[in-house]
Amino acid sequence: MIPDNTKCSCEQCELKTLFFSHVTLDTLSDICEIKIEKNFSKGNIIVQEGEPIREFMYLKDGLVKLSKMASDGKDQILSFSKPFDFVSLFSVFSSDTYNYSVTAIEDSTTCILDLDNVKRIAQSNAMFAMDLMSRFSTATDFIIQENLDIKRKHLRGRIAHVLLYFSKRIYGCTSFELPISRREIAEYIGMTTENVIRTLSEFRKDKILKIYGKDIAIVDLKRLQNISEHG
Amino acid sequence: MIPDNTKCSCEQCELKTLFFSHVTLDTLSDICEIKIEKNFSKGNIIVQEGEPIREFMYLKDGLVKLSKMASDGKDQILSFSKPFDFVSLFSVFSSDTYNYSVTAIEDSTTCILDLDNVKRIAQSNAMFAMDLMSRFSTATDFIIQENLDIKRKHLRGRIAHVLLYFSKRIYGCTSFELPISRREIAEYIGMTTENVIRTLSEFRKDKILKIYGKDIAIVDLKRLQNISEHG
DNA sequence: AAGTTGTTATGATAATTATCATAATGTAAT
DNA sequence: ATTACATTATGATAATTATCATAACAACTT
Repeated sequence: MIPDNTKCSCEQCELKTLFFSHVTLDTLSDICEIKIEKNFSKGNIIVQEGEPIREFMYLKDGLVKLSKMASDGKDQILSFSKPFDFVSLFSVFSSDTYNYSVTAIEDSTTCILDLDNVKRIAQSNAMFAMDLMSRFSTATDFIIQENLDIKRKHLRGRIAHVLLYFSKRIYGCTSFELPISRREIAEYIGMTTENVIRTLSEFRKDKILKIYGKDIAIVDLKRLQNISEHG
Repeated sequence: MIPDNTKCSCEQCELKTLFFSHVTLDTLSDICEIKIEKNFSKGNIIVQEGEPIREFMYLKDGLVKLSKMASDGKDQILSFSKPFDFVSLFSVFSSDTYNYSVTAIEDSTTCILDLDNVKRIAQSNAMFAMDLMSRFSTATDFIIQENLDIKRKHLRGRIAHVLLYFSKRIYGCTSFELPISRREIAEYIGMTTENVIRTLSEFRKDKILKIYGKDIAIVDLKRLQNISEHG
């Protein structure tokens, strides 16, 4: 972890309009005065499940995974979040401890606000509260939808789905460096690590992908989409 | 469907304190004046996915399922909701159409408010908005958690899980009438109808359950809990 | 009463996926 | 450089789950 109280200018913050469009400039500067930016290197834990929630946190840069440890000690990955998605999203308004862990899977920067402060603003500024609710609803809806989608697919379809997710939603490119290990893919889509590796190898042999370690290039996009949908 | 503009007294409504504890009595009577109660018999559709959201609806009595049709035409069940959970919960603040269908699986009563009205109140009354957010967050968190839990289990564990869910969370009793068919159980936990039936038969042969059609009695609770957790 | 339809039920078989074993490669620490 | 450890990789086998076939039964229609 690289805690770092870097100064950043809220005037130029691209997240401002998204989160605080219904907050006055005065209120905004109140919030920003006490904000803290923290950097996390790839692999470091940002929040740990079970910890008390004291902060209101969002992701400014990077990529994170949300996960939870099952009673058998195995991790399950819920979803991935990129900037403009919240980090301390879920539990904040319904629990006083984090239900999930958040881990940086790329070097990430979070902006941390005082939770009581944010709650106070939400309580007095209903438009802001509605904005939060709307973003919250969109994010959780996506997770639920994604889980349903993965659930109905076989191994090949699941792997195709994940690759298309990173390609389209995260990187916007058919070539990318996979930010997670094969084991983490398995933890996300509910299959064994061996079968993730095997299926990726199959896709390579079928000339759907080119693979060099974590570097992936989707060669036959149509076929991959077809496998994701019907394979 | 049995639409029915029954008069009900909001003064006595047990949901009032839950939903509207931060709303003035004047506002409350404004809301209640234009409320509509509707009854739905078991099996009837309350809202259909894709339809525009015009109403703010909550479940006053009964039991419903939330489902979505996959691209292959098969239904998937997201979750079940009982009173005190919202019905038109999810999509309301993030979408203008329903993402999921809601169907009565027991005779149910919904109370319907004008959506714009509710939104207006939420925008001007931040405590109310926060209440909504908190309930929303709790409900979605439960769905996500439940899906994770089911995902990591085998068939027997999943069936045990569902039976314990209905026993503990819905009926509060080890004997109950299953409100859904074997096929619907399959749609909820992601397995085939045949295997649901087979697994229930196994539990009967193992003297864990007594089964007469949809009437279920859990005979060996400890064993069922053990199967749910480790089986 | 006969027919249609959907649910529950069970068995045989095929397909899918997990487990176990082994090894090559890569990465970090000493 | 060497050890230690995790990741990637592949094959053989076992376990799990789905598919297909068939049938009993109930609910409902005609």
